[in-house]
Amino acid sequence: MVHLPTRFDGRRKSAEYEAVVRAGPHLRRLQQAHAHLVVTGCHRSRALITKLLTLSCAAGSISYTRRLYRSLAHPDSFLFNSLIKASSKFGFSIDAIVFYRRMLLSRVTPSSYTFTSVIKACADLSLLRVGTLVHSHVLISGYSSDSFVQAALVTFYAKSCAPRVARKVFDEMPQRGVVAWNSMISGYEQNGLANEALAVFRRMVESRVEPDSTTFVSVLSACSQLGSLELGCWLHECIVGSGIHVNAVLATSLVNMFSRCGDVARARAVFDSINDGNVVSWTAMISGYGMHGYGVEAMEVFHRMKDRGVVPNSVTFVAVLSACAHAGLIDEGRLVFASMKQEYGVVPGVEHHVCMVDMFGRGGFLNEAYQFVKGLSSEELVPAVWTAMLGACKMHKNFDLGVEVAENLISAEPENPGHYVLLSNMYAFAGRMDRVESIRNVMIQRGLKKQVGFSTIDVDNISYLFSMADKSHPETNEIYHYLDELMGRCKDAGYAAVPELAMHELEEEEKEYALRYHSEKLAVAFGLMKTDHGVTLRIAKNLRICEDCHSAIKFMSVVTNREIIVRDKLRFHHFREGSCSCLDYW
DNA sequence: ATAGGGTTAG
Repeated sequence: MVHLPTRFDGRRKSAEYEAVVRAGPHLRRLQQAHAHLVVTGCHRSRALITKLLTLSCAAGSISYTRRLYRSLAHPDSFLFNSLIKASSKFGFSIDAIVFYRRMLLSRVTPSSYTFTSVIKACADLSLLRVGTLVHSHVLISGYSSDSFVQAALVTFYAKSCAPRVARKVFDEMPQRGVVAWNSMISGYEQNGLANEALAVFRRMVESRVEPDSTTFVSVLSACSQLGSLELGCWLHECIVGSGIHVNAVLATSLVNMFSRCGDVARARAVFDSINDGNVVSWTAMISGYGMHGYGVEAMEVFHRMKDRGVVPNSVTFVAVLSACAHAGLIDEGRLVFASMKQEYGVVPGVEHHVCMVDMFGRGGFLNEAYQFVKGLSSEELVPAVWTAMLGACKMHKNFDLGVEVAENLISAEPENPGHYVLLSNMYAFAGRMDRVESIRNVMIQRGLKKQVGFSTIDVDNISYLFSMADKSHPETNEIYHYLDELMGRCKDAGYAAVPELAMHELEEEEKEYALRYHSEKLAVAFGLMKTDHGVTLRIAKNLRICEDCHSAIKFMSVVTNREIIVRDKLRFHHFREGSCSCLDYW
């Protein structure tokens, strides 16, 4: 047989290529392969350099990638696309944008592939201005009707907190595949626009586009935001009925949805059906138990997770410590915090510190909470830690320390209305109504407003929203009348209004009225009126439940013999027979 | 010769 030189040459190059591929995404092995290419004289091969570039990016070494790039005289469009794609894919978003700029400066024409990658980089960095500029390049280059570029733009605008622009791009798409719908749904969901996300989902179904597991992951998140169990159960049925394979990601979304909608037993049932659970699924279950105050169950799952060889990470420890805090498991929490550092090498962050302060505070160890705070370095003493400390002071009615902490917090974050409200509450406790008044004036001067609280409840698949002293509901008179009558029965049973939040609302004349008609009370009254005896009420509130409402609902659960579940900003309260699952620490 | 796209969980 005759071996022609060209053929021989081709085979030799292929062997070099194989050597680079074999090195894989490992920096040292890639450098060895590179050195070998230099020795054999193949280092000028574009194909090999391109492969080396993407692999070094995958190996996490952007500096080596840059060196390879600089070694090239005239990079072509292939090389730029590979560079931009790889750097954006592996998290080097800024480099992706820098390479894109170099591409333009080198007068190399970008393609739709270039745009999808560079737009993703802008999305990951939420760079609205840069991304908008790239969008203009898209329009000039004539790629504005490319469906991949459009879907990338939808995601980009959504991640840059511009969901309305995202919607505009979405609406202008001539045809929308499942990914485009998913981009829009997740875009709304991530901006906290749960109802909008669900509306797009319904339109997607009407348009006869089959939702896939990604669709449901986003829709379930939207449902979790709303806290609507009825909606969640319907979605669960949709998933089962559609025959979609419930992978670990989707199952974890279901666990999260059921937990956040108040049905932790169903969350557990889904969790038990997961075969290929990873650290995220386990963490979701732990956090689900934690927010319901089931600390023992959370610890049990945590230990089983470790027995199965799943390694907990930083997020897992936040879930575990928070579960300990909400269940009063101080000793367990201490051990977990120590093992987190020693056994797992997880460096405690702000969230872990907040959990610890919270845990000591709730558990009645105010002094220990303060010692913990004082043991932190100055860089670790961020406002969130002080806020937790302030919450502990409030709980234990420690006026002096609380005022000191609150004043520091206000000087650190003068625009956060929550700090003023807490300080005001401290003064109200101490009977210093003059100080309460002056804080109120400062808030008015600085144009600060308390967040508006609202509560939702579902009755017969319809979600009803109540805000404080709300009168928009058509049956307002009946609801208020029922609530007054109910509060009368509670008083007979021993309820006394908790004067805590004398300053809960800024409008003086509405104080007492406001307290009597807080949104959660209205929602409970409405639910009691509209549902049969034996039906558990589920209410979701956007802020923390107030002390007076907490006390009132405990009495309501007795006098009406009902189970009432309230989700507030941080956790669940299960009211039954006059007591609450939070044991009055929240 | 070289790569190949947009969406998803705690």
